Amino acid sequence: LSLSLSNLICSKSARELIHKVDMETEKQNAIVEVELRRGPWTVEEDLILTNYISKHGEGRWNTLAKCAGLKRTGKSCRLRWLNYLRPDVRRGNITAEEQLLILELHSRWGNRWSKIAQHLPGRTDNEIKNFWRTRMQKHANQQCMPPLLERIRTVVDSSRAVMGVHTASASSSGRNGFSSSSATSNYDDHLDLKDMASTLEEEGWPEFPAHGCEGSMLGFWEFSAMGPNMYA
DNA sequence: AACGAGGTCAACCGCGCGTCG
DNA sequence: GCGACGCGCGGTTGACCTCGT
Repeated sequence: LSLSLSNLICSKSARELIHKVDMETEKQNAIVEVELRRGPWTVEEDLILTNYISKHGEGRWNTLAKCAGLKRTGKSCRLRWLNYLRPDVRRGNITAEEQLLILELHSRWGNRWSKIAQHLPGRTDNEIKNFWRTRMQKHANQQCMPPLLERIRTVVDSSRAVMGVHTASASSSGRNGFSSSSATSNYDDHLDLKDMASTLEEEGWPEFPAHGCEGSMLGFWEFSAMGPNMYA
């Protein structure tokens, strides 16, 4: 079989055929590249996508892109919809409570942005990821973070205890000491972040006088860290 | 006013996983 | 079992914006 195959490939007509197929493939690829749009979305494209999804629903993104007449990949359409056009997307600054929650969840899960985003209604994983990279990672301060995270864990655990959620012995602990039982998951869905934030603020954590950090609550969070592994 | 540095964020890319024929 | 396809995720890029000099 291999002998006859090599004979075929070596023959003149076979080489011509292969060349012809290659040329055709290149031509097709070139057409696709010319037709597919990239980069920022226009208002018209946004309208087309929004209208199409409102009529037909989302999913099957590649088919959707073709049927809607958008010269975009399915991936691009999905991203645009999920991160920007979806009606329940929240825009604007990340609040102090949200920052606190991101900090706490990141200490538990690391860079699991989509998982973290599930706990911040209206926020996308992309937004949280960008927030972390630009506002937190940049100002990483290894001196400040470990004691703060330790305090957050204490506050969370004491709140859990008040609610009758057992964490220490009954459930398995994550790499940062947070439990992962179903009971705590239920609790986590109802974390009172305002209470937690005010508790920490009352304790003077935002100023961090003893650790050399300065600034307001918002400013403080900018001293946050790279991730759980940094101070593990 | 002009310019460069740094920050922000929308969009892209590559990879892995699940599903289906 | 296998390949094609769709989808979701995390990492990265690059255009645009802001601010300081």
